Amino acid sequence: MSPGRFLSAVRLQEAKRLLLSTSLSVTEISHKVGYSSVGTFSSRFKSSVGLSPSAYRELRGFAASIPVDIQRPATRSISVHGEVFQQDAGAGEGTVFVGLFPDTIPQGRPACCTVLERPGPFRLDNVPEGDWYLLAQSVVPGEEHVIGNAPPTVAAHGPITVRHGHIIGPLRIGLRPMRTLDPPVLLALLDVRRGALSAAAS
DNA sequence: TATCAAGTCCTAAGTATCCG
DNA sequence: CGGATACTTAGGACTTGATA
Repeated sequence: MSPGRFLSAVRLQEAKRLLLSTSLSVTEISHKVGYSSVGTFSSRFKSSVGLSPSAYRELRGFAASIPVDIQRPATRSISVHGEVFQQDAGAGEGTVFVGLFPDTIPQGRPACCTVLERPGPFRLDNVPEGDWYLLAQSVVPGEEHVIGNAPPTVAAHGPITVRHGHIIGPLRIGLRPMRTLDPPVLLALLDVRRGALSAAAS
């Protein structure tokens, strides 16, 4: 990814931290992370995280749902399947978010996504045609709320070229701890995992 | 009703990236 | 390397909602 996009992601990640750990106003935070226009900050934050800054703070970083990109027509016959596994012994055993994104950074609206209770097999159906990055994120159970202490484990694969009439896979992607130069995970994901698990249990 | 914080939309300008 | 294109950001105008 370009330096500019990486820097933008780091600034929004810092804004997320400040929103949850301080009582600074959105305007103050937008200035602290380097934006001189709160309008730009707000629009950039919402398009990347999925929630506006104030909503993110109000919900404590939890999103009730992840809107998928409905601009792209889904193709019923196309599926992407495979397995998410732990690459490192210390990698997360928690719930796993798996999504297809147009870029190497998990932000904005995924083309489609699913939630796994733990690393294991996955399947994404009705995948739109296009070139996608398969990205996965896992957080250690019980540490979802901890800001900064529990960096998520991540996995990436791609780009994957999806064309009509093809079933993509099996793909194996390994979870490993985030590195310093990995792009930060900007989507507000955590409540989606909890919601998906409670729905599966009921 | 006035004020303020926050959000949305738009345009312009600067910057990055792509490609021949 | 340079032009074309896409992206990013700034900033203004306006709207919305909360509160005094």
